[in-house]
Amino acid sequence: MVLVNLNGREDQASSSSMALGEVDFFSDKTDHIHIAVVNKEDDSVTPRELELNTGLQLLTVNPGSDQSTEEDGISSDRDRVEDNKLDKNELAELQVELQRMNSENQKLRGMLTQVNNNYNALNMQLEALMHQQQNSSEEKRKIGERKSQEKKEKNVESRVSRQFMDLAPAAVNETDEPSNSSSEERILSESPHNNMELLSNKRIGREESLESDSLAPIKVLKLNPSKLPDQTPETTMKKTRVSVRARSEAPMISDGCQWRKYGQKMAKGNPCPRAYYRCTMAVGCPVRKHVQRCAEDQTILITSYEGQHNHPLPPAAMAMASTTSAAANMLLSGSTTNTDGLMNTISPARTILPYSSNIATISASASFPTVTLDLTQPQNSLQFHRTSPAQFQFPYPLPMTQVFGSKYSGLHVSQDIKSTLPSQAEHHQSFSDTLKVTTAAIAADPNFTSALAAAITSIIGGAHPVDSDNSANDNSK
DNA sequence: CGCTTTTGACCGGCGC
DNA sequence: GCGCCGGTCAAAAGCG
Repeated sequence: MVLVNLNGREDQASSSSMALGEVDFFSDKTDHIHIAVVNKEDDSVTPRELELNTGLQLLTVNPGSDQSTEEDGISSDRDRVEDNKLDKNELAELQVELQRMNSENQKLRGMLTQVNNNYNALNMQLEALMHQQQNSSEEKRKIGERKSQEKKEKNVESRVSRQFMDLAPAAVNETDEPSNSSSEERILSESPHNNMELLSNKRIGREESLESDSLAPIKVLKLNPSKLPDQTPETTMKKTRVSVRARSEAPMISDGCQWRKYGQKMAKGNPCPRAYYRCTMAVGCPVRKHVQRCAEDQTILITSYEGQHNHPLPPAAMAMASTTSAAANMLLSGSTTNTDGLMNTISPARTILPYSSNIATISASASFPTVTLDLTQPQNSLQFHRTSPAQFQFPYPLPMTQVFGSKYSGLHVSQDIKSTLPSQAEHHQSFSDTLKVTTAAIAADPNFTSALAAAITSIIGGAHPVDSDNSANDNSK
């Protein structure tokens, strides 16, 4: 049902669904009146709406309409009492039904929002792929040029980082310059790719199985039946990661999910071990993450996410899931878009969103495209930078971040603080702050503005069923 | 006792 | 083909 309305407006879906409900309970004459009332409802049941329904009910009970008053006067007292009882009963029933339909309306709206998000994301992927095909030859040439540029830049970076390391003994251990940049890039690129799926999973519970690993790719394939076999969405999705860099003394940042450590390894070029975790909030959840401290600055914690949750997420987890999801979406769109397209879409951001807040790095290596959300930087300009095929920088705006963070992460922070030690609360606070900025930055990506804006709107709106559930969870906690 | 963490072994991908 | 490396597995140990 929801999929049918995928391209429609929320209002249409809401009114149509409600209209269907009305048909079951009212006669022909009252139907359109009820629909009109329902259209006004939108978000909540107001006393005025109840009054309207009461009148309608009376009409239903007494089809004679205008004559009903006269008939009441003529009828016996017993009939009048019975009528009143009936009215009250039906009124109560209607109120209950109205509430039920209202909640259903909200659920449907949330589902629709989620579906729209997915649809927009897939649409962008499709467009990107088509565009990529058209300009593949040109892109190859540009990639070659970029690689040469990157080499030059890496040489410069190596010199700079060596100087930095000389100045910062604490960050030692890694003395090899070239490996510095390359290793960091590798580390940064270890993150989650499910974000998009995380968002979808959560809200679209009804797409259910769609959210399992194989589904997203399947959907894309359906949309792109003629796509290249060697660059299938499945491949892209599996390889895409999102990593978050944040300053934290704690061994692991709290992202709202439950994790079980299943391995630890020493990564080359980093004195600190890398810990591997899998999500244990639900049996069989494929989401994994690994945590490692930055070799250059061990106060920086690099957390990488991979996979998609197959279960509902708590609010705190939702924040991270939304962030990483948006980042992954952005990466996917960027990775499937040729350089020109990417640049074109980015340019508007610079003009429309002149503010900058943080740094996000897109590391689109051949096999592991990743988005790195750098939450360690002060209020710098946000840089998006593609290490392999393309490289670009542009500022990102704060507004979206602030809007998103104001309500959402506020909730997240307070919740975490309640449930954690004071010292840990500090970390959560900083993490939440950085999360705000990151989310805002991601939202600024023109490629995903519409999809993410819808997601953020649904989150901030608080009318979403998932949000309601989350609120309940907050209280329970 | 059950769950989590630790840790060495194993496997697959990738580069030389 | 071989070795390196990242990632995962699974038995053992630890912990409440």
